[in-house]
Amino acid sequence: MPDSHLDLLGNLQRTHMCGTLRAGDAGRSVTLMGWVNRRRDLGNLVFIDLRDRTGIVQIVFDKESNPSLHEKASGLRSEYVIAAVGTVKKRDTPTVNKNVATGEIEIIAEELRLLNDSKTPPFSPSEEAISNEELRLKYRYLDMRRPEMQANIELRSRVSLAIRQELSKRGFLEIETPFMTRSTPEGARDYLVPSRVYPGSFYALPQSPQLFKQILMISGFDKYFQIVRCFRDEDLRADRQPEFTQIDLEMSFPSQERVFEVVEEFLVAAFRQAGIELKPPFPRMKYDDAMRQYGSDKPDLRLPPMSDVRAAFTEENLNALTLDPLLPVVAVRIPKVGELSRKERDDNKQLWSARPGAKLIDDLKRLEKSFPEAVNKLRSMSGAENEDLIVVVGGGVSEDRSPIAMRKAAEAVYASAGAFRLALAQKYKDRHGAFKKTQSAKDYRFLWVTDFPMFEYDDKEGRWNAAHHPFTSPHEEDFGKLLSDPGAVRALAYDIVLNGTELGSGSIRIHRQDIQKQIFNALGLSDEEARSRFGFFLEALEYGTPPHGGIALGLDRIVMILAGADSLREVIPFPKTAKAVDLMVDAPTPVSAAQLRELGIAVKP
RNA sequence: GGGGACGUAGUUCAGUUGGUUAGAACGCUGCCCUGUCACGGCAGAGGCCGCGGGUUCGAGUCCCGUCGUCCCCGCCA
Repeated sequence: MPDSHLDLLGNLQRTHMCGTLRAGDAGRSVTLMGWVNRRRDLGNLVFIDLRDRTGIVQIVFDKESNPSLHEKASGLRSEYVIAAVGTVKKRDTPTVNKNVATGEIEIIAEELRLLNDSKTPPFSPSEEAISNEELRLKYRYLDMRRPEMQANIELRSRVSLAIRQELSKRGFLEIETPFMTRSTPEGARDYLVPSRVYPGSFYALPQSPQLFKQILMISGFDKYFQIVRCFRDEDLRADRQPEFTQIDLEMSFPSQERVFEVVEEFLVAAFRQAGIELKPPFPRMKYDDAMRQYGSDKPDLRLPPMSDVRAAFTEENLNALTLDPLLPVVAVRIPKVGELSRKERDDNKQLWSARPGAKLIDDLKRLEKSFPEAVNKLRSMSGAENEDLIVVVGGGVSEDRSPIAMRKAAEAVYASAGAFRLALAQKYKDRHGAFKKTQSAKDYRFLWVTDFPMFEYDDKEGRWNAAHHPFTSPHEEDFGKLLSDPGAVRALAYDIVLNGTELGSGSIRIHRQDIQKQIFNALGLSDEEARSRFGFFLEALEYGTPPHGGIALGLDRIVMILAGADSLREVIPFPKTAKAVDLMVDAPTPVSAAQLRELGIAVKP
């Protein structure tokens, strides 16, 4: 027998949503359904705040006018699910609540059905803040009843719809690609799925649909997109989950600029969902300039760039500072920091972490004592204001002055200075104010970073690796350097960056089999190895592959930024913890020996 | 793989130099209350101090280990 204290829904139909009722609805008869957010029991008068996805509305139960209904309402508790039939009444002026959207009205109850009760929840969805994430994730269904989470998930839905509409309008087809596919040994670690039919063989979950979307271009689908889950078995961060969603797209016959245009168009549509009107085109910056000016391939444009101030120093100055005159001397400028005590200046040095070769010199205030002339020149070169903190970074003298070593050392100077710039910027964010969250479009500093290097040298392995991925096309004029000078080959690869966060990454791909072969050779892959890893793809390239290119953007990160959240977990309904555990369903779990045996996987003794 | 922070009531937290019976607020239960909206008042229940070991006459507090959550580095073509 079912519980007798619960009422049946019967043929009762919901007529309105709680949060949508206004003074204009006064006199209307409504049927509402939702959760008891709060009960305020004044004895002979009971107020119930009823909550659904749209908000909260107050329902009044008066003992005098309906004793049995009032009695029933007194028995309601937090998170009970009810249906209430009643009449919307405009509140008397003194009882209006300006803090609630529906505060000008209330519902005079005529019927109440208790559809379900609830255990006392471990935390209340009506609470303002809940800090224990472990609990939130375990009881995710309660957490997601909170208005903040409801808003985030709704925003996510609207953003992805807007992007779909925009891309669809531009002639893109959304085409699905497999989740059970082939392991590719390059890149991130794969999540593997064992094959029962072929013991010892595994499918891999895709890190991205890269090769499939290229195959779709070969198939003539011309403009493809997919809002698609990707999987990477690497350690997590606040902005990294093992499964995440990408806005993945690919086009045939595009220029790099055409790809940028498409992305800018759908980002405008996406940001409009959060009330932000972006103004493309976004600025573009070459990778080399990004590294020199920001010491990063994802520059945060909200603060001024670094400047090379080597010319401010004489040869003697550099000797006195034991700096290599062939290496850059970089001034890092953080605006509006103001006067600092000696202790604060020392503390700042704690934030410095040098890559080999880079050397923190000091801040300007201190340099001034020993090198007054250099500092004078430097000030005018870097455009410094009085309140700005300026710190100077250079390259130490080392024995190995080969071109490769010098290039590495220069990179180290820029990269260390760039990291220091961000650390200082974070520390003094309350002073310069550039990192404040706001709703204005001008605070979203987008940037296209272009002309990435094609290859990166791996010291440990002693060989060249693809900086982006091995299907990225080099600049046509750099084709000749593929084998002679791989380090100088520029790729038609690009990133889109927002306020120092990488939102997406793409490239114009290789469509010619001969070039693809050369790239594999440059990467030290023999024809045989290339065949065994990517044979199906190399074969496909031989059947009339059009020039093509595309990009993939992280949807989770975009929504996180639009929601003003600090973690992807705030915008993913069912996220995983830092150790890749789902606390709600308790995954992963061991499986039975029988299951393992069936899959041909050895059982641990 | 490495570094850091945290773990005490359902929840958020306090807990002094190691010393009687481990506290507060919110929540919960009961009673009172007709205009509340974080309702209010009175009363009450509620604790493996994450877990294991050690030091000590005595451990929430000190030490070692372990587990969990979060942040960062490595890693993420």
